[in-house]
Amino acid sequence: MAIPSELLRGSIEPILLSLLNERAMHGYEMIKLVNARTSGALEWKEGTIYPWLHRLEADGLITSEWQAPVDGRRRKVYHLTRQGQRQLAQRTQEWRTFSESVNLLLAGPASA
Amino acid sequence: MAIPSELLRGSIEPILLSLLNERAMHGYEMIKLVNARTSGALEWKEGTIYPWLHRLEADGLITSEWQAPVDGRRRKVYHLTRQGQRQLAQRTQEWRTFSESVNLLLAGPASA
DNA sequence: CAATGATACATAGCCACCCGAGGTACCAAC
DNA sequence: GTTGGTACCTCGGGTGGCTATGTATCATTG
Repeated sequence: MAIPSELLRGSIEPILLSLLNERAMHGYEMIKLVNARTSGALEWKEGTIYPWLHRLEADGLITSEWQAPVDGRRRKVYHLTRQGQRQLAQRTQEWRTFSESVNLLLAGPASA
Repeated sequence: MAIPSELLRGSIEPILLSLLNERAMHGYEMIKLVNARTSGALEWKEGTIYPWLHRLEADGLITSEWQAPVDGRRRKVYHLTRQGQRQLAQRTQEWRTFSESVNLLLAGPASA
């Protein structure tokens, strides 16, 4: 099932931060990882993620460094900053509040 | 806590359809109801919802009729169509798939 | 060895859409 | 008579996801 792109908005940032909270990664790796872990439900596009990574770096939430080319492939590896960790906590909480609200509304008046 | 507006995207349509699946309502009523049920977590704006209702009506998912004015207040009451019910089922399933995917990713590799 | 496809980065432009601001109209309260 | 609630509506700006395109390297396949 394809998820409407509108739903993706707002979820990208916390997911990116969460992945980098696990360990340092490069962009393409995150795209493939999200795709794999969700069995293709979330199909991230390069044109979406790379600008996001640049934005997060500009905001000081992540840092990057070019890795020495492996097999002729250059990779930019991203790390989560302390500020990024704080942001992750906040975004995660926002996501919980949001998703619980939507679940409540979709469940109907019985739960309200 | 204010939910970033980006998160709202994609959730509005299933919520509108779900509310109208409960019972017929008018637009302003839905705005206040969502606000109340989520304790203000989802703060719907008129500039967002009215265009959505017009879109859904144009797509045949809902119908509308002007109610006889009560206390000088005119209300446009919306009903869910059969097509709207089908759309609601699909959008709800999409939401579940999406939210479970995000939860999985935010939980980290232990669940993957 | 040419073409395809995966890896890995990047950006420009299109288009969808949320929201602030503004507008109309009626009523109650102070 | 001004404020604030109800109840509808629309325009314009800004944000941002996605398609398309580009560069470069490597493995695979015909």
